[in-house]
Amino acid sequence: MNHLESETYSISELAKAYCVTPRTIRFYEDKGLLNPQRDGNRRIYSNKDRVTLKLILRGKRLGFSLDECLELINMYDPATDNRKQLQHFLVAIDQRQIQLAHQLDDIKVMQEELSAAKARCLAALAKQQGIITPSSTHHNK
Amino acid sequence: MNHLESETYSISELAKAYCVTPRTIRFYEDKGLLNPQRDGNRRIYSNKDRVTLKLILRGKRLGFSLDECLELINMYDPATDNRKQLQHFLVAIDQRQIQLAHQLDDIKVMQEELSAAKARCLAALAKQQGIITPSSTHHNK
DNA sequence: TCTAAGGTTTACGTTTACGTAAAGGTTATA
DNA sequence: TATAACCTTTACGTAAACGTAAACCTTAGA
Repeated sequence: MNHLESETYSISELAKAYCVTPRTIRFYEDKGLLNPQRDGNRRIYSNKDRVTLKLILRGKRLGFSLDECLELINMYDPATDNRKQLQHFLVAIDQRQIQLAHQLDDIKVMQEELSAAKARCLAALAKQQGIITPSSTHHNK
Repeated sequence: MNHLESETYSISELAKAYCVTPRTIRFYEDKGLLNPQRDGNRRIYSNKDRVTLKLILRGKRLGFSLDECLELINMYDPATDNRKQLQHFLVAIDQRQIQLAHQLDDIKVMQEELSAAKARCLAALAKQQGIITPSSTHHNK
Protein backbone atom coordinates (compact mmCIF):
# COMPACT_ATOMS: atom_id res chain seq x y z
CA MET A 1 0.00 0.00 0.00
CA ASN A 2 2.02 2.95 -1.22
CA HIS A 3 1.60 6.62 -0.70
CA LEU A 4 -0.52 7.27 -3.75
CA GLU A 5 -3.10 4.63 -2.94
CA SER A 6 -3.37 5.34 0.76
CA GLU A 7 -6.75 6.38 2.06
CA THR A 8 -5.37 8.22 5.05
CA TYR A 9 -3.08 11.19 5.34
CA SER A 10 -0.87 12.87 7.86
CA ILE A 11 -1.39 16.54 8.51
CA SER A 12 1.64 17.56 6.49
CA GLU A 13 0.66 15.36 3.56
CA LEU A 14 -2.73 17.01 3.47
CA ALA A 15 -1.20 20.44 3.92
CA LYS A 16 1.20 19.96 1.05
CA ALA A 17 -1.51 18.56 -1.18
CA TYR A 18 -3.64 21.67 -0.77
CA CYS A 19 -0.94 24.31 -0.36
CA VAL A 20 -1.81 25.27 3.18
CA THR A 21 0.13 24.95 6.43
CA PRO A 22 -0.49 22.35 9.13
CA ARG A 23 -1.34 25.26 11.38
CA THR A 24 -4.21 26.17 9.08
CA ILE A 25 -5.58 22.64 9.18
CA ARG A 26 -5.37 22.52 12.97
CA PHE A 27 -7.08 25.87 13.09
CA TYR A 28 -9.98 24.53 11.05
CA GLU A 29 -10.28 21.65 13.46
CA ASP A 30 -10.30 24.09 16.32
CA LYS A 31 -13.22 25.84 14.70
CA GLY A 32 -15.11 22.58 14.31
CA LEU A 33 -14.73 22.18 10.56
CA LEU A 34 -12.60 19.05 10.74
CA ASN A 35 -12.61 16.10 13.13
CA PRO A 36 -9.84 13.70 12.15
CA GLN A 37 -9.27 10.45 13.95
CA ARG A 38 -6.30 9.98 16.21
CA ASP A 39 -3.50 7.50 16.46
CA GLY A 40 -2.39 8.27 19.96
CA ASN A 41 -2.39 11.98 19.60
CA ARG A 42 -1.37 12.05 15.95
CA ARG A 43 -4.08 13.24 13.63
CA ILE A 44 -5.12 10.87 10.86
CA TYR A 45 -7.14 12.25 7.98
CA SER A 46 -9.49 10.14 5.92
CA ASN A 47 -10.60 10.77 2.38
CA LYS A 48 -13.76 12.31 3.76
CA ASP A 49 -11.67 14.73 5.79
CA ARG A 50 -9.76 15.56 2.64
CA VAL A 51 -12.97 16.34 0.80
CA THR A 52 -14.11 18.50 3.68
CA LEU A 53 -10.89 20.47 3.47
CA LYS A 54 -11.48 20.89 -0.23
CA LEU A 55 -14.95 22.26 0.50
CA ILE A 56 -13.52 24.72 3.00
CA LEU A 57 -10.90 26.01 0.59
CA ARG A 58 -13.42 26.38 -2.21
CA GLY A 59 -15.67 28.30 0.14
CA LYS A 60 -12.79 30.56 1.05
CA ARG A 61 -11.93 31.22 -2.57
CA LEU A 62 -15.49 32.45 -3.02
CA GLY A 63 -15.24 34.79 -0.07
CA PHE A 64 -17.04 32.75 2.56
CA SER A 65 -16.05 32.99 6.20
CA LEU A 66 -15.11 29.85 8.09
CA ASP A 67 -18.44 29.99 9.90
CA GLU A 68 -20.21 30.02 6.57
CA CYS A 69 -18.03 27.16 5.36
CA LEU A 70 -19.06 25.21 8.43
CA GLU A 71 -22.70 25.79 7.60
CA LEU A 72 -22.06 24.59 4.06
CA ILE A 73 -20.37 21.45 5.34
CA ASN A 74 -23.29 20.71 7.62
CA MET A 75 -25.72 21.21 4.79
CA TYR A 76 -23.82 18.83 2.53
CA ASP A 77 -24.14 16.07 5.07
CA PRO A 78 -27.54 16.32 6.77
CA ALA A 79 -26.78 13.67 9.37
CA THR A 80 -29.91 14.45 11.29
CA ASP A 81 -33.50 13.38 11.50
CA ASN A 82 -34.43 16.65 13.15
CA ARG A 83 -37.27 18.05 11.12
CA LYS A 84 -36.61 21.66 12.13
CA GLN A 85 -32.94 21.28 11.27
CA LEU A 86 -33.67 19.83 7.87
CA GLN A 87 -36.09 22.61 7.07
CA HIS A 88 -33.56 25.13 8.25
CA PHE A 89 -31.02 23.60 5.88
CA LEU A 90 -33.46 23.87 3.01
CA VAL A 91 -33.91 27.57 3.63
CA ALA A 92 -30.17 28.08 4.03
CA ILE A 93 -29.46 26.20 0.83
CA ASP A 94 -31.92 28.35 -1.08
CA GLN A 95 -30.27 31.48 0.26
CA ARG A 96 -26.83 30.27 -0.72
CA GLN A 97 -28.02 29.40 -4.21
CA ILE A 98 -29.44 32.89 -4.61
CA GLN A 99 -26.19 34.38 -3.39
CA LEU A 100 -24.16 32.24 -5.76
CA ALA A 101 -26.36 33.38 -8.62
CA HIS A 102 -25.58 36.97 -7.70
CA GLN A 103 -21.90 36.14 -7.55
CA LEU A 104 -22.15 34.72 -11.03
CA ASP A 105 -23.58 38.03 -12.19
CA ASP A 106 -20.83 39.92 -10.41
CA ILE A 107 -18.17 37.83 -12.05
CA LYS A 108 -19.61 38.27 -15.50
CA VAL A 109 -19.80 42.03 -15.08
CA MET A 110 -16.25 42.13 -13.80
CA GLN A 111 -15.04 39.98 -16.68
CA GLU A 112 -16.55 42.42 -19.15
CA GLU A 113 -15.06 45.36 -17.35
CA LEU A 114 -11.64 43.75 -17.33
CA SER A 115 -11.91 43.10 -21.05
CA ALA A 116 -12.72 46.76 -21.58
CA ALA A 117 -9.84 47.78 -19.32
CA LYS A 118 -7.51 45.55 -21.30
CA ALA A 119 -8.64 47.20 -24.51
CA ARG A 120 -7.95 50.63 -23.04
CA CYS A 121 -4.47 49.55 -21.98
CA LEU A 122 -3.71 48.22 -25.44
CA ALA A 123 -5.03 51.39 -27.01
CA ALA A 124 -2.87 53.53 -24.74
CA LEU A 125 0.19 51.50 -25.64
CA ALA A 126 -0.59 51.63 -29.33
CA LYS A 127 -1.09 55.38 -29.28
CA GLN A 128 2.27 55.77 -27.62
CA GLN A 129 4.51 53.94 -30.02
CA GLY A 130 2.57 52.81 -33.03
CA ILE A 131 2.33 49.24 -31.92
CA ILE A 132 0.66 46.75 -34.19
CA THR A 133 -2.93 46.16 -33.08
CA PRO A 134 -5.79 44.22 -34.63
CA SER A 135 -7.13 47.51 -36.03
CA SER A 136 -3.79 48.76 -37.33
CA THR A 137 -2.98 45.48 -39.06
CA HIS A 138 -6.28 45.93 -40.79
CA HIS A 139 -4.64 48.62 -42.87
CA ASN A 140 -1.17 47.14 -43.01
CA LYS A 141 -1.77 44.43 -45.52
CA MET B 1 -32.16 70.17 -8.53
CA ASN B 2 -33.68 67.61 -6.27
CA HIS B 3 -32.14 64.69 -4.49
CA LEU B 4 -32.73 62.13 -7.19
CA GLU B 5 -31.09 64.15 -9.94
CA SER B 6 -28.13 65.35 -7.93
CA GLU B 7 -24.72 64.36 -9.17
CA THR B 8 -23.08 64.69 -5.78
CA TYR B 9 -23.70 62.91 -2.51
CA SER B 10 -22.96 63.33 1.15
CA ILE B 11 -21.26 60.52 2.94
CA SER B 12 -24.45 59.34 4.64
CA GLU B 13 -26.40 59.44 1.38
CA LEU B 14 -23.82 57.22 -0.23
CA ALA B 15 -23.67 54.99 2.82
CA LYS B 16 -27.42 54.48 2.86
CA ALA B 17 -27.55 53.87 -0.87
CA TYR B 18 -25.07 51.00 -0.62
CA CYS B 19 -25.93 49.67 2.83
CA VAL B 20 -22.60 50.47 4.45
CA THR B 21 -21.67 52.83 7.27
CA PRO B 22 -20.00 56.21 6.85
CA ARG B 23 -17.13 54.75 8.81
CA THR B 24 -16.63 52.14 6.10
CA ILE B 25 -16.52 54.80 3.39
CA ARG B 26 -14.01 56.87 5.34
CA PHE B 27 -11.96 53.74 5.86
CA TYR B 28 -11.82 53.12 2.12
CA GLU B 29 -10.63 56.68 1.64
CA ASP B 30 -7.98 56.10 4.25
CA LYS B 31 -6.75 53.15 2.26
CA GLY B 32 -6.58 55.22 -0.90
CA LEU B 33 -9.58 53.72 -2.69
CA LEU B 34 -11.66 56.90 -2.65
CA ASN B 35 -10.67 60.55 -2.99
CA PRO B 36 -13.79 62.68 -2.70
CA GLN B 37 -13.69 66.43 -3.04
CA ARG B 38 -14.19 68.65 -0.05
CA ASP B 39 -16.49 71.51 0.82
CA GLY B 40 -14.54 72.93 3.70
CA ASN B 41 -13.88 69.65 5.40
CA ARG B 42 -17.11 67.99 4.35
CA ARG B 43 -16.66 65.18 1.89
CA ILE B 44 -18.53 65.49 -1.39
CA TYR B 45 -18.88 62.41 -3.54
CA SER B 46 -19.29 62.56 -7.30
CA ASN B 47 -20.90 59.98 -9.51
CA LYS B 48 -17.46 58.65 -10.32
CA ASP B 49 -16.82 58.18 -6.61
CA ARG B 50 -20.10 56.35 -6.38
CA VAL B 51 -19.10 54.00 -9.17
CA THR B 52 -15.77 53.42 -7.48
CA LEU B 53 -17.56 52.44 -4.30
CA LYS B 54 -19.69 50.07 -6.31
CA LEU B 55 -16.54 48.48 -7.73
CA ILE B 56 -15.11 48.07 -4.26
CA LEU B 57 -18.23 46.39 -2.94
CA ARG B 58 -18.45 44.06 -5.89
CA GLY B 59 -14.84 43.13 -5.37
CA LYS B 60 -15.54 42.41 -1.74
CA ARG B 61 -18.52 40.23 -2.57
CA LEU B 62 -16.17 38.14 -4.68
CA GLY B 63 -13.67 37.79 -1.87
CA PHE B 64 -11.11 40.37 -2.92
CA SER B 65 -9.12 42.26 -0.32
CA LEU B 66 -9.17 46.04 -0.33
CA ASP B 67 -5.66 46.05 -1.74
CA GLU B 68 -6.85 43.92 -4.61
CA CYS B 69 -9.85 46.18 -5.08
CA LEU B 70 -7.47 49.12 -5.30
CA GLU B 71 -5.53 47.35 -8.01
CA LEU B 72 -8.75 46.68 -9.90
CA ILE B 73 -9.73 50.33 -9.67
CA ASN B 74 -6.37 51.40 -11.00
CA MET B 75 -6.63 48.95 -13.87
CA TYR B 76 -10.06 50.20 -14.84
CA ASP B 77 -8.73 53.71 -15.25
CA PRO B 78 -5.23 53.53 -16.72
CA ALA B 79 -4.54 57.25 -16.29
CA THR B 80 -0.92 56.81 -17.20
CA ASP B 81 1.34 56.91 -20.21
CA ASN B 82 3.92 54.87 -18.41
CA ARG B 83 4.72 51.96 -20.66
CA LYS B 84 5.89 49.70 -17.85
CA GLN B 85 2.76 50.46 -15.85
CA LEU B 86 0.47 49.71 -18.76
CA GLN B 87 2.18 46.43 -19.43
CA HIS B 88 1.96 45.57 -15.76
CA PHE B 89 -1.77 46.25 -15.92
CA LEU B 90 -2.12 43.94 -18.90
CA VAL B 91 -0.47 41.12 -17.01
CA ALA B 92 -2.53 41.81 -13.90
CA ILE B 93 -5.74 41.90 -15.92
CA ASP B 94 -4.93 38.55 -17.50
CA GLN B 95 -4.30 37.05 -14.08
CA ARG B 96 -7.58 38.38 -12.74
CA GLN B 97 -9.46 37.02 -15.70
CA ILE B 98 -7.96 33.61 -15.14
CA GLN B 99 -8.87 33.78 -11.47
CA LEU B 100 -12.42 34.81 -12.28
CA ALA B 101 -12.71 31.88 -14.65
CA HIS B 102 -11.70 29.58 -11.80
CA GLN B 103 -14.21 31.23 -9.53
CA LEU B 104 -16.88 30.58 -12.12
CA ASP B 105 -15.95 26.90 -12.01
CA ASP B 106 -16.03 26.92 -8.21
CA ILE B 107 -19.47 28.48 -8.20
CA LYS B 108 -20.86 26.00 -10.67
CA VAL B 109 -19.54 23.06 -8.67
CA MET B 110 -20.93 24.51 -5.48
CA GLN B 111 -24.30 25.10 -7.11
CA GLU B 112 -24.47 21.48 -8.15
CA GLU B 113 -23.47 20.32 -4.71
CA LEU B 114 -26.10 22.51 -3.11
CA SER B 115 -28.72 21.07 -5.42
CA ALA B 116 -27.68 17.59 -4.39
CA ALA B 117 -27.73 18.61 -0.73
CA LYS B 118 -31.22 20.00 -1.18
CA ALA B 119 -32.34 16.73 -2.68
CA ARG B 120 -30.92 14.82 0.28
CA CYS B 121 -32.71 17.10 2.71
CA LEU B 122 -35.99 16.61 0.90
CA ALA B 123 -35.44 12.88 0.83
CA ALA B 124 -34.73 12.81 4.55
CA LEU B 125 -37.89 14.77 5.25
CA ALA B 126 -39.94 12.55 2.98
CA LYS B 127 -38.64 9.38 4.58
CA GLN B 128 -39.61 10.74 7.96
CA GLN B 129 -43.23 11.54 7.44
CA GLY B 130 -44.30 10.41 4.01
CA ILE B 131 -44.22 13.85 2.49
CA ILE B 132 -45.18 14.18 -1.13
CA THR B 133 -42.10 14.43 -3.35
CA PRO B 134 -41.64 14.40 -7.13
CA SER B 135 -40.75 10.72 -6.93
CA SER B 136 -43.58 9.76 -4.62
CA THR B 137 -46.18 11.56 -6.72
CA HIS B 138 -44.88 9.49 -9.57
CA HIS B 139 -46.59 6.52 -7.97
CA ASN B 140 -49.49 8.38 -6.43
CA LYS B 141 -51.34 9.03 -9.59
C1' DT C 1 -30.97 80.95 21.26
C1' DC C 2 -30.74 76.37 21.64
C1' DT C 3 -31.31 71.90 20.11
C1' DA C 4 -31.23 68.27 16.69
C1' DA C 5 -29.08 66.32 12.76
C1' DG C 6 -25.62 66.06 10.19
C1' DG C 7 -20.48 66.36 9.55
C1' DT C 8 -15.22 66.04 11.21
C1' DT C 9 -10.75 63.82 13.42
C1' DT C 10 -8.47 60.82 16.64
C1' DA C 11 -7.94 56.69 18.73
C1' DC C 12 -8.68 52.54 21.01
C1' DG C 13 -11.40 47.97 20.62
C1' DT C 14 -12.82 43.70 18.11
C1' DT C 15 -13.27 39.73 15.04
C1' DT C 16 -11.29 36.67 11.72
C1' DA C 17 -7.76 33.79 10.17
C1' DC C 18 -4.12 32.48 10.71
C1' DG C 19 1.74 33.12 11.74
C1' DT C 20 5.27 32.18 14.81
C1' DA C 21 7.76 30.63 18.50
C1' DA C 22 8.50 27.59 22.55
C1' DA C 23 8.73 23.28 24.77
C1' DG C 24 8.21 18.80 24.38
C1' DG C 25 7.02 13.63 22.68
C1' DT C 26 8.06 9.63 19.06
C1' DT C 27 10.04 7.02 15.59
C1' DA C 28 13.79 5.83 11.71
C1' DT C 29 18.32 5.51 10.77
C1' DA C 30 23.25 6.48 10.60
C1' DT D 1 22.82 6.68 20.91
C1' DA D 2 22.02 10.80 18.91
C1' DT D 3 20.21 13.41 15.40
C1' DA D 4 16.78 14.40 12.05
C1' DA D 5 12.12 14.58 10.82
C1' DC D 6 7.99 14.28 12.02
C1' DC D 7 4.21 15.20 15.33
C1' DT D 8 1.84 17.52 19.64
C1' DT D 9 -0.12 21.57 22.75
C1' DT D 10 0.00 26.22 24.45
C1' DA D 11 0.20 30.81 23.73
C1' DC D 12 1.36 35.26 22.23
C1' DG D 13 1.62 38.18 17.79
C1' DT D 14 -0.42 40.20 13.60
C1' DA D 15 -2.85 42.09 9.43
C1' DA D 16 -7.29 43.30 7.60
C1' DA D 17 -11.58 45.54 7.98
C1' DC D 18 -13.99 47.77 10.17
C1' DG D 19 -16.98 49.15 15.12
C1' DT D 20 -17.38 52.29 18.69
C1' DA D 21 -16.71 56.18 21.46
C1' DA D 22 -15.08 60.79 22.51
C1' DA D 23 -14.71 65.51 21.53
C1' DC D 24 -15.65 68.88 18.51
C1' DC D 25 -17.68 71.95 14.50
C1' DT D 26 -21.80 73.81 11.73
C1' DT D 27 -25.98 74.72 10.07
C1' DA D 28 -31.45 74.44 9.82
C1' DG D 29 -35.35 75.04 12.24
C1' DA D 30 -38.59 75.65 16.56
